[in-house]
Amino acid sequence: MNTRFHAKRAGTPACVSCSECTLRALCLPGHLPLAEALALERAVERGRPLSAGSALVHCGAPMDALLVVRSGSAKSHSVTLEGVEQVHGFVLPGEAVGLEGFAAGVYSCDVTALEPLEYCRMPMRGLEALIEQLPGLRREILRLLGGALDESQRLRGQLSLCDARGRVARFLADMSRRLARRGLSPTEFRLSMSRRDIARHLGLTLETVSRSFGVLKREGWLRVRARNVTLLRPEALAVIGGRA
Amino acid sequence: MNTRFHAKRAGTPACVSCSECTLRALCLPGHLPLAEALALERAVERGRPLSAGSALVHCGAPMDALLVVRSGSAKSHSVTLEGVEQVHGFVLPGEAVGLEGFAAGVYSCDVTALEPLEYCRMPMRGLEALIEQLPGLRREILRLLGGALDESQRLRGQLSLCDARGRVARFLADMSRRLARRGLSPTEFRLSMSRRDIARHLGLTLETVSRSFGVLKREGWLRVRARNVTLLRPEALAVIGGRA
DNA sequence: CGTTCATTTGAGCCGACTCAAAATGGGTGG
DNA sequence: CCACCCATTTTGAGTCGGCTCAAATGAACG
Repeated sequence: MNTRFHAKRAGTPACVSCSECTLRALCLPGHLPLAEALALERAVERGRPLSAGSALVHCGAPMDALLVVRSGSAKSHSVTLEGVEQVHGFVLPGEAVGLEGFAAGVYSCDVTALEPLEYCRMPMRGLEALIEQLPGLRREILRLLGGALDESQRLRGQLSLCDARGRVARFLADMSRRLARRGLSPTEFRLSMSRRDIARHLGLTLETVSRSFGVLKREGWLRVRARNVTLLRPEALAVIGGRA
Repeated sequence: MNTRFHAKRAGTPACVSCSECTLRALCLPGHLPLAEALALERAVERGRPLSAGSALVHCGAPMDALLVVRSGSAKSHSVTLEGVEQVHGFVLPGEAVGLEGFAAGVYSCDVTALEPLEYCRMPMRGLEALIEQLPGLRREILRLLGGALDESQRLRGQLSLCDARGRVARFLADMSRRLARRGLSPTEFRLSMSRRDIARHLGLTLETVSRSFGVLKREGWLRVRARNVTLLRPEALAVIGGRA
């Protein structure tokens, strides 16, 4: 799998403190007062780098740490009783992984690297103690969870209200926005996930996703060549799409 | 609007402590050690009863309290930029309201009573202090949020994987399960929401929902007369449905 | 350079949507 | 208690978008 796109980010040296991390503003410490950020930093471990296709967390495994992706990207997914994969979402650098685990202390989905990936771990034991001591961290964790919930609900609404073309358009607009927050180009990027992953995230078939890319291209919204995308009018992209 | 169904529950006298509340086991205190439950109880206020159609919380209003429905039911919904309503979910007695508000300290959806409704309030100020002091409550709040997130993601998957008949079937199975937890009949109940609300929750049109009820009835899964439903094989209902 | 997997493109079908009309039922006032 | 009225729900007919199955093209990697 091609990693050139995220390589700029991944090139961080092995040992980096949170305060020096390029992701600081996006990660937990970015919203904390300095004293709290330093305390949190002492509880953070560095996970060993993973290759594409390996798992950050397994469904059913005890949630022993809160993970944040440092470089690379991942998909959060699960398998229904009938054996069909559903993709809950994609994780970009600075984003937390497996928050649903708070429900039962056990991860309820798999998270799999889509390309070579690095991450940080905050072991739950230490984290719980810190949550008790640091009001800012407490608020931040709740903010994180509330945000994930809100986003999930909102996305669900969009899925029912949009036709295929609109879903793909919004998906791309969302990626663009999130990449921009990380200082990467919002208009030109490489998707790390397959059409099949996108399809299973958007509730479509991969053929329909592919066709939608084609339609958007023909309509002049973007250029596509395989996984490389160039958005031509990213602002407008977020508001197109069938029924809503 | 007919309230007979929930009236059994609603008949609680005006002043009830958490420890005496029939919902105790379903509500926050049910999962807390006794000492913590008592501390929490002192922070709980009783909201004044609402009539059908009035709002528990308004989208955009500051989240000044955590609300739990005590009797009756509500729908959590929002309106897209295009003016289309999307129904995020339905709230039953013992369930918390507006958890997405933790994201920004502001409610991001409306919650509207579907029938006469009573609720409890835990003002945020006091709650935050308690969260600091009570480890059990801390864990419980995280559990609540994680559970809501997990459920939302799982539901989204089901919506894309199921055909209309399956979505309605799972919706009914879910209601049945939740009613059973409250000690009510899992097989015979009255839906407090309209077909339109159900449709907007499941990403369908109200005509399709109505037709799906018809199909399920004809297939012998249930009896329906208007909003009154009798499930004939509730266990099996959860696993039927088109693509998954 | 060849193999393998991902993606694109095509043809035909089915289910959910739209528009429209009839029927049911809950609530109100005589 | 009954009759009426309104909103909700049901039912019908026709269309269209996304799915399925199938084949061709393109990209990545050894």
